[in-house]
Amino acid sequence: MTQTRRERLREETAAEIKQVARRQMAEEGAAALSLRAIAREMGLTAPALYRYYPNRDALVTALIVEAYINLGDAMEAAEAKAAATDYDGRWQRLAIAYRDWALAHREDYNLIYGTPIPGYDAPRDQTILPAGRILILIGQLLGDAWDAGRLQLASGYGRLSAELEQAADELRPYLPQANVPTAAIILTLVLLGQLHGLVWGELYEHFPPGLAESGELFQVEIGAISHRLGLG
Amino acid sequence: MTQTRRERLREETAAEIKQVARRQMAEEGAAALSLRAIAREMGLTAPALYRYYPNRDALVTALIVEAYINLGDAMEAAEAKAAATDYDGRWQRLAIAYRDWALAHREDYNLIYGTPIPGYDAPRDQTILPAGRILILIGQLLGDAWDAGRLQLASGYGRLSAELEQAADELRPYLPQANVPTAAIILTLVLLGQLHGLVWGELYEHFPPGLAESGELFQVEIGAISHRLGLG
DNA sequence: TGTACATCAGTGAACGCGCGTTCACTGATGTAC
DNA sequence: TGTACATCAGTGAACGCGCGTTCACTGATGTAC
Repeated sequence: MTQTRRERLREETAAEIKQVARRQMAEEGAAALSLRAIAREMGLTAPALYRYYPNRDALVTALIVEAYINLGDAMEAAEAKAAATDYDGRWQRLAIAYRDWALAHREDYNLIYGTPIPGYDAPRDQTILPAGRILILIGQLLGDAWDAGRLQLASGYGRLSAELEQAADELRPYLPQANVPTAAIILTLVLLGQLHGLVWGELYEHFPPGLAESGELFQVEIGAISHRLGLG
Repeated sequence: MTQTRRERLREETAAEIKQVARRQMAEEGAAALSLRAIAREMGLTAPALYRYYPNRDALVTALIVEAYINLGDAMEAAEAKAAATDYDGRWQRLAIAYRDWALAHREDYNLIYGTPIPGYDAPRDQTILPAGRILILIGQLLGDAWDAGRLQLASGYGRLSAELEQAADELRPYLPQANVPTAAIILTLVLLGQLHGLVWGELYEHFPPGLAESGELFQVEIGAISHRLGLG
């Protein structure tokens, strides 16, 4: 269990590589991530990095996984500050933590939720769990609210085709709660899409400058969502 | 007005460059766009392209502007198939045209609504008009519905801070209608964000595979939106 | 209608750049007896 | 406690690649008289 000195140094270097990569992404964008540039900044030669990551894609994957974990941690920590039965409070905290994290870690956000890096294929087996956790946080909240009779589903959600019902049903084994209605599974995805849409508009300036920065637009909309779901 | 033969050929070549660029974007991603590769595919040498575009960024800008115009055209044409007073029909057609266009032109969609290409700065003076047209299409519809007394704004939208009211008010001169309530301006942005969020989830596989492809999820949600806005 | 000249699309060579990855190696750190 | 050996982080040179952009040029197309 006790690490040798070598093991410790090794882990520190691997972490430093990720940290420098993150810094460079912030400057040049995720797509411009370059092993040589990272090595240069660290005072190493490029081949030295191959001791830590077998190739560039492996480093990108490590960064993606870590970003999802950090986002999930931030959301979970924020949600925990609300009482378990305060569904409106949990939703708002989750949503705000999502936005705050995106603004504070723009390039990490790009990396996980932006356009995929050209020539890089995310290995789903490594990313699906940390990525799914974000959905599960939202889904869990909706499930809890449903159990407590505090979730109103929009009318259209009651008339899903058999095909869509079945496709959504297949996700059930991956959910912490099995008793949630299918419509709530669909709603989970829609809510993630709405959170992303709001952050996207602000982050990439598809909303006119000066409108979204204060956070009030986001706040108003997640309040409206909470209200129409009956969480409040 | 009559074009000389030379002028005609010139325009055709300029258009062919854009077309080949689009094809290559579809294969390699927008960030990988390369003048040399385009020239190669056209059977030209790379410097020849400089007769048509002063540099790579100018070509990218031309592609972006054209993409916005095409999306706007597609949405406008779809909307026109509904009666002017059928606000629900206009909204649904706008939304569906948006999704259809995104699916049919994935890399164009990436280009305008995805993560910005590293090292490329969109010249706002050239992109703002065609980009704004998408917002104006949605805004116009909301304005028309409002005038007809067929738009319900969510409760939270009635209590905007003076700062947000003012920021939204400043957009008014750019809108075709001046009489729309400020909350409807905010709502326009939110709706664009929701459309993007839904398409994003499907296109970049942030929704589990098999769920969104049929379009039913999208359809259900835009129906729900229409319903709660009172357009139906 | 024919000739002299201007325009301009496209060429080919070159510049300087950065990239990911491999390979045989050095030299310091750690381990076994 | 000291010596022999194994491990392994990091080096430096090299590979082959593609990129955007410049420059002086050729040769075909168009224009003026």
